[in-house]
Amino acid sequence: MPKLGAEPIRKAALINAAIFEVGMAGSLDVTVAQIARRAGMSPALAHHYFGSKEKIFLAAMRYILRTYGQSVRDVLPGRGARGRLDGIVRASFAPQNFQRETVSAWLNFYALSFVNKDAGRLLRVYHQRLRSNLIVALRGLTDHPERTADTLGALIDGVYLRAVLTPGPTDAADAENTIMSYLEEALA
Amino acid sequence: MPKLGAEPIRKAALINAAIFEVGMAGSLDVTVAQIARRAGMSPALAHHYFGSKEKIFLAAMRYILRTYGQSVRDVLPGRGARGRLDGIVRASFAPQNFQRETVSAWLNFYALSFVNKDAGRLLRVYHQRLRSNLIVALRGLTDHPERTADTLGALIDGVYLRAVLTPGPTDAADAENTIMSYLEEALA
DNA sequence: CCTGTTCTTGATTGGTTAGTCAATTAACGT
DNA sequence: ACGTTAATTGACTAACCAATCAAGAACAGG
Repeated sequence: MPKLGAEPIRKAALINAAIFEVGMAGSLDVTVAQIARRAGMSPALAHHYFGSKEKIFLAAMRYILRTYGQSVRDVLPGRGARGRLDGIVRASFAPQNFQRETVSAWLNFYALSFVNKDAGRLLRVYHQRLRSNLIVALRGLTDHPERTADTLGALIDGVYLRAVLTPGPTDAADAENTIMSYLEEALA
Repeated sequence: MPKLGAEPIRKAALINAAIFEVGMAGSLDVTVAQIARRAGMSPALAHHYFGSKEKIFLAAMRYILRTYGQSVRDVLPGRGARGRLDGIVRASFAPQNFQRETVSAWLNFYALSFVNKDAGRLLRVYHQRLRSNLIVALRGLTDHPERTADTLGALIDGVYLRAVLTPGPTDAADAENTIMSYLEEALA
C-alpha cells in the first residue's frame, strides 16, 4: 500500500526500534530482523531504507546525540554560570535522555566507536562539546574548571553505567543527586 | 605431543587470549577461533577444555576479579583509614589491572551480566565488595561514607570508561590523579 | 612392547544472519 | 486508462560460526 512519504516515518520507526532493541539486549548483537519486526516491517525494508545495519546504528547514535544536544540548548540560555551548569546536568538526566533503553543503547554505541570511524567521530564531537560546555559554565565557580569538567564528565558516565547495571527502573532523581552532591563539594 | 598436565596451561592461555581479544575488539563479538588462534591452539581444543564460549568468558571474568581482589588484599593491611583508601584506589589503577585490554574486557563483561546469570552474580559480588571496602575505609574520614563510596565507585567506572575510550596508551597516573583530586575535595 | 590415557585437530553439521533481487501492489500525474 | 514511481516483501544466497565427533599422535606405566 504505497502511501507516499513513508520513508521518514519508516526511518524514525527503525531508529526508535534500534535504540530499544540495543538497550534491551544490552549489546549491539541484535539482528536487523529484530529491529525491523519491532518497527513493524520486514527486514528487507530496513535494508532498503538504510542500506546496512551499521547505518541504522549510526542514525540511532545521531538521533540520541541530537536529542541530548537539543535539551541542553533548551536550557543553556538560563542566566548565571551556576544556572547553566545545573541546566546541563539536569538535561543529562531528563526523562527523554535518561530512559533505561536510551542510556543502555548509548553506552553500547560507545563500543561501536571502536570499529566504526564515523561512530568514533560522533563520540569525539559529543565529548568535546560536553567538555567545552562544562568548562565555560565552571569558569568563575572554581579555580580549575578543566579538571572539574573532566571529573564531572567521567562521573556522569559512571552514573550512567551504574544506572543501567542496576536492575529495576532507572532513578533519575538519585542519579542527579549524586552529581549535585559532588558539585557541592567541588565548588565549596 | 601429549606432555601431561596441559590442561591448566591451555586454560590459562585461553583466558589470557579471551581477555586480549575482547579488549582489543571492544566487544564480546569475538569468535572462539580468534581466541584459540591467539592462544596457539585449534578451536576444537578450546571447546574441549571449556565446553562453550560463555564458559571461557566467565573464566576470564573470574580471573580478572581474582587478580583485582588479590591486589586489594595485598595492600589493605596498611595502617590507617586513609592508607587503606589510597590502597584500594591505587590497586584499581595498578599496572596488572589497568592494562587497556583488561579494562576494556572488564567493561565488556558488564554487558555479559545482562544475559548470563553467573556473570550477573559475579558482577554483583564485585560491586558489593568494593562498596563495602570503601565504606569501611571512609568511616572516620567523612560524615557520609555511603554516599562518598557510591560516588567514588561510579567515578572509578567512569574513569575506566574514558581511559578505554581515549586512543593511545592508558594513563594510569592521570586516572589516579582524577580520583585523588576528588578525594581531596570530598574529604576536606 | 603393549595398553590405556591424555592431547590434539580436521572435517562436518546445524543454525543463524546480513544483504540482494525479482516480483507485487498501489498511489500519482497525465 | 496508463505508464511511472514509491513501497513492500518472500525467497534466496553466501558467509560465518559454535559445537560435535571420530580418529590420530604421543606419552606413562606395566
